[in-house]
Amino acid sequence: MQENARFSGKAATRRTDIRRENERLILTAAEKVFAEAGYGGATMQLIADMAGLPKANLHYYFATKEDLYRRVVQEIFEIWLNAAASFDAASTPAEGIGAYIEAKMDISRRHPHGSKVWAAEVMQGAPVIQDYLETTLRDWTENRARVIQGWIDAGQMAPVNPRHLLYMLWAMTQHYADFGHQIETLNGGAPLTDRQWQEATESVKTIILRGVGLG
Amino acid sequence: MQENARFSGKAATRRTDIRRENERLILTAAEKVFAEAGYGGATMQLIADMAGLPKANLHYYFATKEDLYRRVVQEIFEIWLNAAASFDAASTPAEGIGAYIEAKMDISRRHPHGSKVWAAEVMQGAPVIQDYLETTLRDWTENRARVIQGWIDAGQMAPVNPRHLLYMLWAMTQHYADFGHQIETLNGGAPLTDRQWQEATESVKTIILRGVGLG
DNA sequence: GTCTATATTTCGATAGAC
DNA sequence: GTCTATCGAAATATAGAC
Repeated sequence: MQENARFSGKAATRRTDIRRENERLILTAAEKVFAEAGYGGATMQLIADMAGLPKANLHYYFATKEDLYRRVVQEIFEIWLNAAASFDAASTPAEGIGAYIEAKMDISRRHPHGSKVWAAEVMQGAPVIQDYLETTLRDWTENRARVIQGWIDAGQMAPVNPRHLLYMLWAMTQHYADFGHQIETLNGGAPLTDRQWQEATESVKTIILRGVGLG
Repeated sequence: MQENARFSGKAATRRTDIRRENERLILTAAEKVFAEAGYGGATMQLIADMAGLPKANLHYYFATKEDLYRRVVQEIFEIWLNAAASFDAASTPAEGIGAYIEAKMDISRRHPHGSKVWAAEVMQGAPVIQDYLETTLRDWTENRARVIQGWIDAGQMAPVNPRHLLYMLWAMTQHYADFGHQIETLNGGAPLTDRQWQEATESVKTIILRGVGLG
């Protein structure tokens, strides 16, 4: 039976599906627990309970707590990298920066846990993903800084330091995820509504675009 | 001898000094360890080693790990509240917002550990300082939002949502502390120099002030 | 006030039956 | 692939001599 399964496309697919589904279940739970408790405060037991699986199963799919954590951090990083498309596809600085703000704000709303895990990882000195900072993120940043500098040189926007502009964009958009609890408290204890998220996005866009001479 | 010390002003002072000095030693070490490892990742042993004291002494001065942590969070919060003076003392919006940015950027540089501890606390849902958010911070925010709205109503600056402007100011200034490691990595692995901190502050001021119609 | 030794709990990880 | 039982390490906190 097991031998047959090895050569059965259907069984192999089912086995693969189980693995993928359980990994997804665990990763989703882990993202939430790591965000809410930090790496040190998170326990495999908590993650297992939230995923609805015995703790031992987590170790079956992810050898160690750190392996599981690394996967969670990688996922949010890739999501952010993909948001660069909004930036690159633009023909004008107003369009590019505006679309990037919208994309990043949308990610903050849809993936607040991942954003927090990344923030905590960086705040602690990026012990696990330092290599990403030095390779992928560094390249990404230099390329976009060059694009912005090109816009400035062409007289399409005010002369600002491209790197600091990028830092400001990251800071503001991710703030709505990372400090979402504080914002919610200051909002009377209620999460931002659709309307309020739109207003937040518009506020950031308005101030930044006018701030770089595109208002 | 001990009985005499109780009634000796000099001995009482010395005893108080020892307490204050040791508490300061422990709080400084704790701020750093909590920032670099998170609450869950921090250990009393690590803090004790960094403070140069036996672990048991920490429990003599601070009953529990959480008590020690709470004190660390309170300190950065008070430092930020004091930065409001820059805001309130101003007679024009450009002066007030500009001075507030400078004050907050200066705090980010001088107290990066405290800023990170606060950020981690808020990201985890403010389990320890939720009451501060609901009382002191809420009052603080409403008062400053009213001041900003007053400037807008008087036609002294562009009409922007005062709350989102405050969030943006917090996000950008604290980003230089909380994501300092990322910025350092993107800076070629070197911490920002005096000159670069000044450039960062000017970038934030320039974009924000122009962004609210004060450029 | 200081410090060593230790009690108690809890965690990450694994063994082994099913 | 799943799950119970458990090991060994490490954590908070305290007891008690000095």
